[in-house]
Amino acid sequence: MSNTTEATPSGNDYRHTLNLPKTTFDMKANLTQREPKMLAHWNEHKLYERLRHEPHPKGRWVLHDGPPYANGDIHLGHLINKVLKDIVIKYRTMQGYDAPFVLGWDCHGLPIESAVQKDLGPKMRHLPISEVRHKCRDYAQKYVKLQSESFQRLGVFGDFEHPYLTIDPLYEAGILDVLANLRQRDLVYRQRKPVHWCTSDQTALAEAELEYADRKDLSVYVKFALRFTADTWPKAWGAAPASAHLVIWTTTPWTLPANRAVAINPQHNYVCLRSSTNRDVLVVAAERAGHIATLTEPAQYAPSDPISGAAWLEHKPQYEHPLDPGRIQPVVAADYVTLDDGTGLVHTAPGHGTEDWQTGRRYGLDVYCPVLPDGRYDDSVPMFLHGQTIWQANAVVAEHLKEKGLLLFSQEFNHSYPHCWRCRKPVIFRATEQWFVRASGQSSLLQNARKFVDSVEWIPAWGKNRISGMLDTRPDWCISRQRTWGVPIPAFFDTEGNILFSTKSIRQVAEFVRRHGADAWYTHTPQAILSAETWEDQAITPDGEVLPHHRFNTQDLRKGGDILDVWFESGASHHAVLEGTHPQLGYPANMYLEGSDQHRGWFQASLLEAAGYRQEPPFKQVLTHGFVVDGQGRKMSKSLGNDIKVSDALRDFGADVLRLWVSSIDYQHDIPCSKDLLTRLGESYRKIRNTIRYLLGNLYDFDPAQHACAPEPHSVDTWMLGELSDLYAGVHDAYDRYEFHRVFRLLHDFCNVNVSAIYAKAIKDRLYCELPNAPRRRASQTVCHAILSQLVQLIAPILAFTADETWQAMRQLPGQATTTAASIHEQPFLPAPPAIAEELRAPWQLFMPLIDGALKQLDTLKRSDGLGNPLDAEVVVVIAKGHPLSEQMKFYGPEIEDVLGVGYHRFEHGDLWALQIHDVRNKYASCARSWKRRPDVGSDRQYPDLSARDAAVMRQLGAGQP
RNA sequence: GGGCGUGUAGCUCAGUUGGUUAGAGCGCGUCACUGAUAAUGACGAGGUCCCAAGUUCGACUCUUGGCACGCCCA
Repeated sequence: MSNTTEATPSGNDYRHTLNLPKTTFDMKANLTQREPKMLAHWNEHKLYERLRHEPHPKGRWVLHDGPPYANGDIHLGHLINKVLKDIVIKYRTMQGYDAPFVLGWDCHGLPIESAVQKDLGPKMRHLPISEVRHKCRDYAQKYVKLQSESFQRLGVFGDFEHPYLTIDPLYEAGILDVLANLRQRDLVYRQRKPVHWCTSDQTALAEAELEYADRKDLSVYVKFALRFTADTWPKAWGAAPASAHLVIWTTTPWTLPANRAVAINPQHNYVCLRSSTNRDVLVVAAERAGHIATLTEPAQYAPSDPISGAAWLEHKPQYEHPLDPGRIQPVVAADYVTLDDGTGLVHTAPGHGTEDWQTGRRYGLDVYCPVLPDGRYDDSVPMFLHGQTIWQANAVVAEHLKEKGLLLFSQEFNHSYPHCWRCRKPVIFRATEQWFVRASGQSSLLQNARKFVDSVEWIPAWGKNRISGMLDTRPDWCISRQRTWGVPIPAFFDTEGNILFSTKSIRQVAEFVRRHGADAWYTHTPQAILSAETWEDQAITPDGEVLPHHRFNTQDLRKGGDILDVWFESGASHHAVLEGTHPQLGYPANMYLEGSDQHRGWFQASLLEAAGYRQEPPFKQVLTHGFVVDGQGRKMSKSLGNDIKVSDALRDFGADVLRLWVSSIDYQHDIPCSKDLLTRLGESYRKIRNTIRYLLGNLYDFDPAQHACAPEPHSVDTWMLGELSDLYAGVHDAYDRYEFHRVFRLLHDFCNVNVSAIYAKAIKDRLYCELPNAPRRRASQTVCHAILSQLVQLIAPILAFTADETWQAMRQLPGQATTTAASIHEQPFLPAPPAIAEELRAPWQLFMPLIDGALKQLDTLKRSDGLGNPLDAEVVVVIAKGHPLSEQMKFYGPEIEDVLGVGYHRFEHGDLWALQIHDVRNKYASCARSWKRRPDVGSDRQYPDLSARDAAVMRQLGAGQP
């Protein structure tokens, strides 16, 4: 008895005779700790630099980074954008391209200036501009550093040592180069335009500096005397009356002195209202007639037949200015005139409103703005308003109109009104001189831009539609700002108001800025900047005329105070960076990749600026992504309280899980994010990680050079290679189309289904129980190695850290440390795995559905018979009579047995293919080593508790055979 | 209000030129294994394909009109 025990060790004692997996690759990812170590490893080996110096058989491929604004921590939007870019960069790199990535930051502009202003408080007024600019620079640089660190933490590869900054003198000069080129082609001009203006701080304000608050204003219905003859009086309105008035409605009576037109909508109908009690006739929109009647006395007015605005305009109606008797002004068309409120006739003051100004431009109206910076009228207004502030004027104007009988109705009116965010006082619209780029209508620049749009590949394709629509309707581009923190518009003014702003002078300033930086504009005299006593050049007169030859005395010149729109700055990067600060990148870029809001922003600015002087667009492909929304599809915002902080997400999940999240979602639309979603992505990550771990664990004694062997053609290994070949093709195709969510899905499902649920399960027996050197085992290891080698590369652009961790672990395997590469990211993609012949794939296409059915039978047995372990069952393979595969079934039988994970298989013949599962706990004994129940258990005298295979293995192990 | 998009299981996504009973993975539930073990496997339950009309023998798919959400603009 004791002999028997020794000779036939029972139970777990055979455990030590098995080839169980071994690996140091932890199941637990611990990304928060592990990733920073990997970053240190990359830095130590100067990975980014190494990548630049390695051979690039496919040439250069440049993704040009759009500059985020250097303000605040990064948010999920930044994260998505940079990770998507990084996936592209890493993929292109592994494909064999030189794909350098130079990060950029937008460092000028209002938000920074405002933040500094807030910080400095009232004392800012007393600081010289250069001092304020210095603080702005510090502020920007602080956030460049902060954001740069965050991007690095995400695993982004790039030249973090040499980013491009819009405050780099070289960049600033590049901006002015572009401006000079546009000026050369006569695409820049100066004109008056209304801007938001704070009369208290006496400064222009940008949209971002406004706060909306309720305000009570006097709203007035004013009568403008219509000038007409019998010929110009529309017939639809009946006989021409003695007198008639247009009725307009406004909540800013103080703008009435600046009235230059009345706008109507050609689409709407207009009527005249005849009074029953006097001869007064009022003209209003038909739909507003009822409303107007209620303001006066209900029964007093009766409407005429309507006439369309378009038809009325054919009569060229005119009226007399209500505050400037004798001044005759036109009625004009404007499609923004609605019938929601008012009278359907809109008081138009081009000096005091954007739409009014646009209408004014169309009709050549005077941009008249009689309001001084402090909010008082100048002396061009009627005497009774001289020196009044506009806020006082509301009541005064109304009173005046009432006296003249031109005030139909007035009342207090509550509405939302913009206020200055700093002093909380209400703001006004006030026309000031502005610089523009001709980018609308028939301008050569716009026509060229339209051609560019056609020659660029827009991903997704509707981006083309979107930007085309925007170009079609865009106005000229106002590029000037009355602010401090930016690149100056290098215009000089002489004492007569003549302007020096020529290609030559701009280029001169560009050179000056290239040497000294834009800050020096504020600390040097025009004489020093132009480096000349006199300057002969083109001049723009105060009336906008051009004098071809004018002699400026530089001592008498004054520098203009305007700076450039920051969009103009970033829009110049194709020149300022690609051929300026980083000429190794070259023009044009292969790709721009930004959020879809940049159709209005950076894409358009870049396109327009390039279109002004080039024949080739700045990019070949434009890829856009959507915006982060929460689990319910609502936008993320702090105020809604549904925002997720990048730092929190990094701490809780690690960069690779966040990168996996970015890859998993179809970024063309909204990009949902929630803790819940990230948790689930963390689980997907673990699945991929564990699949890798299983593969690694089973390769601990496998040296490809010594042990690799081709799998049997009928084996599940061959099936697996077929799947791997499909995966390779599918994943590469998805990467090429930038469809990363398809990459994710393919890889994820491959790990989950093909490897984990099917292949890994099927090969356990041969890996664990066969002799270490058994061909059947080595073949599966060969396939495991092939899977792992491909998987680690295919996943590398996404799971940047984990792929490298895997690769480092692979190098610890026998015979694997053959490369000097520091990282998986340096390894070009392996060639595609060989395709598997169709005749070897076809049988598995027959078996797999049968296997599915057999698994259901196993489950049924489990429930009805209490069958626990599939190894306690056998499969009966029913071979269809006369089927060509019948001959080969002796090869497929053991494979089907293992794919099902059952203990034994045998064959029967029948009419149709089938797999039948039987509980064999009472039929065969269980092998104490492999746990398979088989008829041959006990057939070996030396090992009566083992199956024949295991007994043979034991004997050879005992004989010292590997 | 306008432009560009989107809407299919709890989630992320497939769904060919319109054609059987709309799919996958995850998650969830139940069970099994305990030699991938804080792992793994199996089975199962989940759908008014945003809504309403229309075209058609037949609509997730085409048309029109709504609704909701996102970006941009007014």
